[in-house]
Amino acid sequence: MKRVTINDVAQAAHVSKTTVSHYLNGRYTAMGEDTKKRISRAVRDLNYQPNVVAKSLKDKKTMTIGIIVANILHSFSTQIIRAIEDYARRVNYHVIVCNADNDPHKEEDYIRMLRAKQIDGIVVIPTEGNAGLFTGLAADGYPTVFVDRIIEGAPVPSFMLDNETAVRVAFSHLTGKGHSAIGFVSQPLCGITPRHERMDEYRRLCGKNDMGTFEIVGKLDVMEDCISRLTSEGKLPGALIVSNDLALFEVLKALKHLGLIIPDDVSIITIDDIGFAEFFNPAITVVAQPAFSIGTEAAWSLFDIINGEERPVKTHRFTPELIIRESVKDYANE
Amino acid sequence: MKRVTINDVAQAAHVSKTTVSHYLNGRYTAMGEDTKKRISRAVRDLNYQPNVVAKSLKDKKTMTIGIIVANILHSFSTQIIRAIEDYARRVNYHVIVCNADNDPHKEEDYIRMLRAKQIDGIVVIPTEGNAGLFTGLAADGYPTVFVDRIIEGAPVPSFMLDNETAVRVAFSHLTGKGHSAIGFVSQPLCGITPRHERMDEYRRLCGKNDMGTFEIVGKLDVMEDCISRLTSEGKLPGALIVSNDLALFEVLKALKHLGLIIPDDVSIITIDDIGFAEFFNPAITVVAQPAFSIGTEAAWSLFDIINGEERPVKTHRFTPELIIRESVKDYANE
DNA sequence: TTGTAAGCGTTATCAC
DNA sequence: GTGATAACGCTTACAA
Repeated sequence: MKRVTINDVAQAAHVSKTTVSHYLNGRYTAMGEDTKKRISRAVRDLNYQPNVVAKSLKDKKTMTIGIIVANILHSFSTQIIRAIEDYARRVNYHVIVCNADNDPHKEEDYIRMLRAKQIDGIVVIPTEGNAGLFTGLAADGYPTVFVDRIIEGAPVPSFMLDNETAVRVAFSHLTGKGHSAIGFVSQPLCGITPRHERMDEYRRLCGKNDMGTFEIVGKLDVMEDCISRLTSEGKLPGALIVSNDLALFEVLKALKHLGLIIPDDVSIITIDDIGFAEFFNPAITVVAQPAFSIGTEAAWSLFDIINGEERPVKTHRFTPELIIRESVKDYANE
Repeated sequence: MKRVTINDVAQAAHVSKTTVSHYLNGRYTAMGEDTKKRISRAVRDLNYQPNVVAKSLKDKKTMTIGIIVANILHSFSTQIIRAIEDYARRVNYHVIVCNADNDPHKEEDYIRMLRAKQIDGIVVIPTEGNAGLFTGLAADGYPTVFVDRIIEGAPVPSFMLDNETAVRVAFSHLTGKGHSAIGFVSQPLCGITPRHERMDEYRRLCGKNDMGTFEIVGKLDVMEDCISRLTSEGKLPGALIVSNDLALFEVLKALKHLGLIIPDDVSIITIDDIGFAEFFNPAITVVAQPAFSIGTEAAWSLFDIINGEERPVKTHRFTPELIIRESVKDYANE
């Protein structure tokens, strides 16, 4: 696979490489018709493709951005990636996808490599535990935006769901249907923004409504056991707000194995829409987040920053949407 | 964001950049202790990060591969991406993810750009209609591997499910349970390898078993209508082999809206495992493909090729696995 | 043990 | 109108 360079073209067309470069970049201000023809022929004949690496070195721009997600298999991440890739393509950029697996060490590694590769900017779903790293990036003026999470003290714009509203909407929907025992299912908070915000709002609402809180918190692999135990003790609340899709999977598994019926035995409402919610039996009522818009806005902002426009360092909140289906029992109008 | 180069380090350490380069690359064969100290200090003080673009230009290697998928949102693609990213990380590579949307034009575009960026190799789920492009890549010796699909005439190694066996396993499972009216649901074949192979095998099996074929073929957005119509005409077969997860979504939607019960009204078996199959009501019986292994093997092969090892241009088939759950009615042992 | 200089493929500056 | 030449940041013969 020998590569043909601008020099080869120049030789073949009997001109200097400068001229070829001019031609290729449309610097046409009166170039000999004949010269143009010869160059154009040479380019065709040799099947010349410019070497972008060389151009990048010169331009100090790679036309590539990075995206570091917490977990590629999470459908939210996939949608974000999709939105960003779409946007990037439109402005002739490429996207390097990195999977940090919620591991701050991997994350740091990736960021270092991405910068070493002169990647023009990054979108990150940040892990906890790298605050210093991110303030460093910000201090260096390295174009960065966050999605879904926020890191205290790091002056980086952030794009995420309005989690409080999301929980409030779910909660009201439940109370509106006459539910008074409402549990909350979440993965361990671990300083992760959406988990915290959702849990906090849940607690606040319970307090405000004079209801006790019922928190089912655990890693995904123990969540099912947890729910089984609660059930056998007869303690499972009549309604559950599930904090995200991954947790929902576990809840659904548990309920199926326990033979519990939704919504007769327990009502379910979850934050995050998932593909199958619509045709599940029963269809799952959901507070959806506009993942695609979040990704698009984040990309938009990142490219603005890359292009040197001033962008305020603020947190952009996106409005959730309640999609009522069949998984919440109506006790109010019976 | 002013960047510090090897020159800055050299100056700060009062040595030449050659020495710094030697130091950085472990060319230690007796370097003055004092020199090392000074360089190491300078690197720290200036927070020097090597510029990989410059190195790439010299090395003619970018330590980056590309992956072009047909549709990022398809769970198979996601798993392939995940597997490849995992592998790449282990060998210090990055992965550029491109979404061709089943559009040959986009695909060509991406390939051109990836090559221009001197990306070291690509994994592709190829669209139909770019055969020439791919034979060109092969002729140029550009490291390429295919996943899931195959392009006639393009000498490129390919990694995919053993589709015939998959359909055979599904079919036998159904006949074993006493089913004699078996339909096949698929998106339009469009020259796409797995769709063709699956359909062909289905037809062959019907013939061999003296059964009529019943093909439900249509784009995703009309599939639901199609099934409704069939049902109202009383023509829906008692069992359906669904060709992939996307089609399954439509089938499940249709059945739900029609109020048909699985497996009492219709039995379902699908090719491709999907996350929710396990806890769906009823749980879906499935012929799973080892997407992760497929991705890993493809990556392995690609890196071998990149590293100049001889790899035969052959099609690697992966064995499907039948996972029996609850969506197939047993008429045989009643 | 360390330094000089050429080269990777472009583009930009400034002559001719 | 076209062409030397330098520069981008790094590696690597080859010299010293």
